[in-house]
Amino acid sequence: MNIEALMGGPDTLTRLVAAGQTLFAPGELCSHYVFIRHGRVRVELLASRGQQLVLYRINSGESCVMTTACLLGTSPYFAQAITETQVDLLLMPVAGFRRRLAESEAFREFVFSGFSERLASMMQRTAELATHTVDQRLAAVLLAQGESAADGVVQLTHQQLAVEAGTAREVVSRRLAVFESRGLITRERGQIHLNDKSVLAQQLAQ
Amino acid sequence: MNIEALMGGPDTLTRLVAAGQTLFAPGELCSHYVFIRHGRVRVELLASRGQQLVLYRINSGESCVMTTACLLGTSPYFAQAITETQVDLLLMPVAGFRRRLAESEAFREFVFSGFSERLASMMQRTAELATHTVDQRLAAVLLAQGESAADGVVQLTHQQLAVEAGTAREVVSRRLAVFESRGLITRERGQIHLNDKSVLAQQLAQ
DNA sequence: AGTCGCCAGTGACATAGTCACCGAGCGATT
DNA sequence: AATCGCTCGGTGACTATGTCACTGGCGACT
Repeated sequence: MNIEALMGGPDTLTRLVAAGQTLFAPGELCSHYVFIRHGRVRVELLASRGQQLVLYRINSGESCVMTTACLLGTSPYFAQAITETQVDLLLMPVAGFRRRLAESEAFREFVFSGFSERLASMMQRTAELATHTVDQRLAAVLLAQGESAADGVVQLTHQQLAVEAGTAREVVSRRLAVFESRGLITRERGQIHLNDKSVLAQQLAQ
Repeated sequence: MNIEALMGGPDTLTRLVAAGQTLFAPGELCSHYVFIRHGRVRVELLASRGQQLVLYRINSGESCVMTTACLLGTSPYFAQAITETQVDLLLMPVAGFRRRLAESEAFREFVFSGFSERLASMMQRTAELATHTVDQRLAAVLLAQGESAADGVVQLTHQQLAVEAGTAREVVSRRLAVFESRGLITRERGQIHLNDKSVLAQQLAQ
């Protein structure tokens, strides 16, 4: 099933956006359905004092659920989206979006399943933040990042880790110091070596 | 538009459930689409040590989005649903649910808009928990409950307030004591009188 | 009256977040 | 290489919040 084929048409626009750009910001009204053909986008909350919290990410072949929800509910965005890589995206006007929903079974299926997954992941994220300790969340972030990086080296600053784990930079610094004193990791400027992934994984369980 | 008419059919079942019953619990697999004809249901997380956190409520004429998400994604429930009143509900097997999705524009619209609203409210709930202080959340709960009760009397125990505000009972007790010392409320066993709603509302802003 | 369960209050402590500040590392420029 | 400006990370002090253990009050029921 080629989802991209369903997206195309005379009414859709394509855009190429560089990394580090803001796709939408809180308060903006949403006018188009957004589909990411290639690249990665981070959607995060912006709190009053400038704190950030990563809600979720959009990867190649996915659409932005917050956009869909805002489109259907005609409410403004309340988070911001930042491109993490160069992003090749597709914009579809509301009218075209609604028409495709009505006409195409496959398109409906695509939008529905996106909703389901995101809703479930949002609830789980809420649950994690509410019930897991900082150590647990931090360990989870390190392990997740360590997966993608081949040699178990996480290339993130403490600030970036804090945003991922939903805490403050100082707290990350302090907890990482404890992790290192236990031999789980080795700290370096801008990167962290995972020495003992299994013990780090146990950190999650307890 | 009569949504209820769309729900009915030879394959659907109706149930009458008393207040205080568990509709579903974490880990259970979800076999039917659920529509609440009348009554109110609370959906809440259950953390490891027994802490609870209210995710959202389902009112008359709404369906349970977690059920829909679990149905479409075939993942088990990870929260529990409790009836807060007597509930008159309707159960629809997956097959019938999928058939209606394909056939009925109105049914699709209903399911979609439910998804949108819930997704938005879940994200806002996450945002609140992550960025608002306990005082702010507690004041918000008190004001919201004070709206429905005519005379500004909130008929909830500290434990119930804690679950609503996403904190612990002891914390609620202590913060309420402070609220009372400022003259905002008057405490009584099982109920709280709101003396000064405007100042309580300011609590939210700062 | 006795007992049971829920409700609320409290001290002590643990965990986490905030604020203010410092110094090290790094790149660009001169 | 010296300086500047910036990001990154470390730290002390303090506040806010959560947890644990225990207490007494109250009402329902027997």
